[in-house]
Amino acid sequence: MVKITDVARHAGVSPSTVSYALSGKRPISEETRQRVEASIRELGYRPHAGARALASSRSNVLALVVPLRTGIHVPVVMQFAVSVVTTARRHDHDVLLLTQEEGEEGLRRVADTALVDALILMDVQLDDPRLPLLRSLDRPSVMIGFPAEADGLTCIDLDFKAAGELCVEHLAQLGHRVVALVGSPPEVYVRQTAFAQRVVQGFTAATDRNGLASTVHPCEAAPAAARRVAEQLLREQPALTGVVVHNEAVLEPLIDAFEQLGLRVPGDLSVTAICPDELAESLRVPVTSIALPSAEVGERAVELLMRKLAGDDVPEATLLPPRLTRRASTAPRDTP
Amino acid sequence: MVKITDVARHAGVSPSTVSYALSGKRPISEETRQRVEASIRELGYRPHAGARALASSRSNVLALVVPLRTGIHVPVVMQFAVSVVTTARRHDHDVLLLTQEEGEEGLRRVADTALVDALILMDVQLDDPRLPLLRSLDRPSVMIGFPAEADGLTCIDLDFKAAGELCVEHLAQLGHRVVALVGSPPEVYVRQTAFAQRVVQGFTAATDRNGLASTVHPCEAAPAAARRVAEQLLREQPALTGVVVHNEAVLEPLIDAFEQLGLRVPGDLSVTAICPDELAESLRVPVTSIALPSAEVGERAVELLMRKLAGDDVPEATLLPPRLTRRASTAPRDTP
DNA sequence: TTCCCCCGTCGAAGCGCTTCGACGTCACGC
DNA sequence: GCGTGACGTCGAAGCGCTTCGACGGGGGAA
Repeated sequence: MVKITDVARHAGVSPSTVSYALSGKRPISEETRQRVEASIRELGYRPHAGARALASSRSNVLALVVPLRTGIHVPVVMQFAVSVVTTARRHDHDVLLLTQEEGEEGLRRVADTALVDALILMDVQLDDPRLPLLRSLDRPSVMIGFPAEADGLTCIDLDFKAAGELCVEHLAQLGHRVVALVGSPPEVYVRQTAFAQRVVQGFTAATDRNGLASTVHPCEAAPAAARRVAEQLLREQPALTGVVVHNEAVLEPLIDAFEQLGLRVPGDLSVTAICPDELAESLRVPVTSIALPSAEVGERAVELLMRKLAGDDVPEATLLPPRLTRRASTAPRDTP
Repeated sequence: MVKITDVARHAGVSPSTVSYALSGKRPISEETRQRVEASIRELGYRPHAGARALASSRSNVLALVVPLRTGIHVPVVMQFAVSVVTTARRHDHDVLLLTQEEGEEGLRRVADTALVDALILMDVQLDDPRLPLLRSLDRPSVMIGFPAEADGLTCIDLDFKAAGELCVEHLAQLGHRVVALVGSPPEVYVRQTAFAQRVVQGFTAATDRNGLASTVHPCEAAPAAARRVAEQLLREQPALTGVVVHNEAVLEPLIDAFEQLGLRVPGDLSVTAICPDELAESLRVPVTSIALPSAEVGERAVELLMRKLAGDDVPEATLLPPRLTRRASTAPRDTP
């Protein structure tokens, strides 16, 4: 193994000069740097990661904790992970993969052994048990999603309120005047994360602002429930022409139910959803939708961490603007 | 930060004794060990990963290289990654996530900087450009899949030949006498990996052994091609009652085509496939299938690496036995 | 009893790097 | 002409751990 002293000898300088030439932490004459770099190339020198970590107390590794829970959309997780790795590499960092399964002990382990410099957590719950731990660790972290109480921590996620609003604005612009929101199962509004409520807030704010008639319906994650909600909707709002769905599990059954009830999508009814693109695209009628921008979330999460590692202050909350993709399920209202 | 000297002082022993108590590399009296362990708990000691890596030239980290190519089934990759992490943890190792994108340079980097002790590569191609590199690295590796020439390297994968045989045996046991294999697109038999050919070998061996009439049809990954193959099949083998499909993309269209041609599955035609369980389960008629056992592959890959790290010899090739899951698409032949 | 060896422990020497203080040199301002 | 920095470089001191050789003491064999 070729080490820094070999390079130093070969270039006719001291080891510290090689180190400074590499890190740029002290001025080095252009000529010396050239010589050092040539020696490095010629000898094929690679600094030993462990030695570097020991001496500098920086491992240049980030921990990424991925969820295992069922009900998490796998491609989204994967896309996110890839974007974290790619962005981390741009900042000369590597990524250590941890599973949720290891729990708090795993986080403490990689942090306390100085295996990693910082942590990224996915799938954060409202009352996530890891919050106190994160606060007590001596390394920075970023969470994907918003817990109930995030004081002193850094969070990032899609701006779900804006997403709710954007869906409504889209329908309003198409001329729809009577709309409904089909939301998550009731229990989601309690447990898990705050995002469900925020969609409702956005939805309501936008319908008010646009003077639309509207209702909100939580819906169980079962086809039968979808059918029931569809019937109820048509009974209560016979003039309904626009629906926003924030519930991946019932999107397809709901559309089926509407069509069985004699409404064509988008002819009689426009549907927009907040769900992964994959789902929206795969349906018989591709659905106009807003997706969680996983690649962007990953990238931004890493960048937040880098700033924290550099000692900069970062905002506690980062909300990513929603982007709506128009597909076949929305159309201008057939003005009579 | 509490370090090994703190523990040593607290326990009234020397640092080396603490180290040996932890690693077990030298005998330590039961009593001393107890005392050391108590001190460790009391002080909350965690060995510094970098220091450990530097002194022992073992980082206890494995690299996992995941593919990004489209056409790779994401849930399978994810399942595999999770199983690698879980198994690695059981052996006191962590997992560094790399993307294929970083290429050979990435592999060389993590190996040469001693960031990782060993590597696992997914999605290995027949003529994979990384093969020479792997041979030249001073750390062990395991590949998922078989390249054309794997001398001196370690590979693991599903036993595709046995999978082909198992599908046929299943059909034969159900009384089917005339069967066909619908395989991958023609180009797959050339490029990529050897697994496509091996399925054919297994299929043929088993039909011969059982005295079945059979044909083999490569098939493009397009619904229209599926339709064409279905028609051709019925024309050439009017008595056909069993089909093995090794082509994820056309499984669904193929079944649709058969049904449109008047054959009911499984009433008139039994279908078995080699494909991810997710796909097999999601079809209108859930398909009897053999899946790539990703969790098992991941586990076994890590265990192979551990043995190599321990200096043991391991077989160059490991073939995992296929497991067939019966679903609704196969039934006994309607003996007239 | 003597010799030998094994058990349990210690001390010291690194592992390969970063970083701090120091030092010589040169350019500049007064 | 001299003080003053800034620049460029060096040497040495660790970073926290593992590991090797050594050593004292006790037990078994001869």
